Amino acid sequence: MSTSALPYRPHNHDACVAQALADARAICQQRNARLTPTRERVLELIWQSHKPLGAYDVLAVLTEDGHNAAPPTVYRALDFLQQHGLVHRIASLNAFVGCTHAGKHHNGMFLICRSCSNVLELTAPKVAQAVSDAASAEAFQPEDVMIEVAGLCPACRMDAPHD
Amino acid sequence: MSTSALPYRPHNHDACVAQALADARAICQQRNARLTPTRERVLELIWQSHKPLGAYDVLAVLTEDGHNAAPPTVYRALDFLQQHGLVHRIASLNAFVGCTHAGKHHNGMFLICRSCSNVLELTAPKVAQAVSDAASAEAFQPEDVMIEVAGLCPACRMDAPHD
DNA sequence: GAGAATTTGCAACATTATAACATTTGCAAA
DNA sequence: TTTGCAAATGTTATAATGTTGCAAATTCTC
Repeated sequence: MSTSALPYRPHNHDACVAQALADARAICQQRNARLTPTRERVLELIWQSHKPLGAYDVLAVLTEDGHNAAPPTVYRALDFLQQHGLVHRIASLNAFVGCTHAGKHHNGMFLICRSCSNVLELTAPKVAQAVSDAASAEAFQPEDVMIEVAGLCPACRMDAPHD
Repeated sequence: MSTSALPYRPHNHDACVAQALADARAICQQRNARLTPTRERVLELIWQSHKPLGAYDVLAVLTEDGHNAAPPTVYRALDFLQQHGLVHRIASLNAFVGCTHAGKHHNGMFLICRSCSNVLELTAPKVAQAVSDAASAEAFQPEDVMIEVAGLCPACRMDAPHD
């Protein structure tokens, strides 16, 4: 159960999606959580690229599908997927990406390219430790850490005019 | 030009606000930016506590003031204040807090208490360094770093039933 | 199969944010 | 002084995002 995500390089994205869906099925089965058709479809849509997708973008596709969907349909599916660590919400974009470390309860760090919109999720132990230390120094008890870094990904850096 | 912010302890908050406004005036003068009455009033409102305030909360108070304000009035003022580093937007709350390190171009780290809503802004060099290193390792060029930590502040930790 | 719990459908609504364009204000050059 | 420009504000409308509440359907458990 592992997904190797290389959004910044060409990769076989179909395999990427297939893996994510397979992982999701396994995780849900293991937890007795029901990955219903709607939920699975939403997960698949979120995974269609490494660019975050808005709830209403998802909704639009479901509607195209012929699914008689309303906003709560989508938000409920997204809530479910988030609860089970299958997708992350990117607060700075009001949008969602597939989780590349599914199954582990972890707070990722997101590198968000402002040019191509691709997002890379990292787990950076040193960052986590430093954040934890900083919080401790203030006697603050962290529960949820969200780190979003906007900038330029390697590919877009090359394309950019100059620094 | 320094504001010592101790939101988690009792402090003379009037002085806190006065200092923030004085700093803001100085910064704007130095930059030839116009801290107009509306902008100053919005800044004052944001500073009325260390709890983030939503744009529509600000709007409501302006309306009470007798100011004939509409959403763009508030959002423009907030944009201005953000551009000059006088307030920060907390993405996870869609709300704004006064910046306790005004004048310096920095990306703060925010400790947000889920119980009392107070926010403490820190500058944690080790965190910044670790984030920068992690980004570099992916050849990513960071431009804007957002770190929001939700949890329990010292005071609310004590009040809480138990761990 | 009956009853309970979860999930979905559906309508309405709430909140947050922006677009577009007219008007006013502050300031400086002619 | 007045003319002209850029910045700031007013105004209306609308877009984008997210939620509530309840009824119907489905699935699970016994």
